[in-house]
Amino acid sequence: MTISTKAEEGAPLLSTTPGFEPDGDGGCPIREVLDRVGDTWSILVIFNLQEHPLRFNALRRCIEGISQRMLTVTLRSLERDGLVARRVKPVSPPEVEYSLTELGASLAGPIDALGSWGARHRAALRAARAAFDAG
Amino acid sequence: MTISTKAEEGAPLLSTTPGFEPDGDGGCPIREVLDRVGDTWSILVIFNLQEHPLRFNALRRCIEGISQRMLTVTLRSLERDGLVARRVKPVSPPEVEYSLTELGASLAGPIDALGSWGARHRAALRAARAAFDAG
DNA sequence: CGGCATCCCAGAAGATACTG
DNA sequence: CAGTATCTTCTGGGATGCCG
Repeated sequence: MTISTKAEEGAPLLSTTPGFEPDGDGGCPIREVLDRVGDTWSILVIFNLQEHPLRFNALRRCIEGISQRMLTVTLRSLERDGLVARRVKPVSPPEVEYSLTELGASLAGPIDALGSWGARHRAALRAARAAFDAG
Repeated sequence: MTISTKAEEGAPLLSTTPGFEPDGDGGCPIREVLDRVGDTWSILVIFNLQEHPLRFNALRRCIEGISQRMLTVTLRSLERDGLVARRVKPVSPPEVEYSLTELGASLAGPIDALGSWGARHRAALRAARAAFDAG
């Protein structure tokens, strides 16, 4: 696939849920969310942008294990959905700053809920897993 | 990979985040959550179990597009992490009922937050995408 | 009915090299 | 610095068949 910025004719680019409901809107809203941020990296990117905007490589350093390519792809996808804004400062060498849009910031709430749930139940999760693997 | 129920020696089974931080616990809790339910189907399964327990095929019918295999794999993973409980009624033909554990039910809150965010901003998401693709 | 095992493939993601 | 292009690798997941 040629990565086109303009994603001709509804190219998925990043899509988790199989292509059901072409664009009908009866489906459960969870699907809608997961289709947009349900991939491997999107949530982590949004999470790391909520404090303050970050430049490309700074963001990259925050998200351990993400490749340059995947960060680019993920950012494009988030930009496309209006969750992240991209701002280029016309200097040399170029500076590109990524920030959450208002829409993106509003998603940070639910994401934090997930995060704090994880923090609260981290021990329980590990215990459950250990018990299951032992038993 | 041979799918072993007992997952010898920490086999990922379903893992999104690459294998950093073997089991240190300094990482951000988001990673912890995503490692467990960050895959394609887990969230949808939990979401569909929150009303009431469901049997295998009933659950399958709720989640459009999921294959039998993936439902099995996903349920095992959730069971392993103590989010879903599996109850077999010893009748013939066998009845297997899946329900959320207390831990799983506690995760339904954050998931719902995501869902209602999706419901609220569905239009905005589509508008943003359309604008980006047009522009 | 509720699985597990096998085969197989598309698409996700890594590595590397090159540009404005 | 912030990408893009290309090539390759890896693995999620579909299809199918068999079993208790």
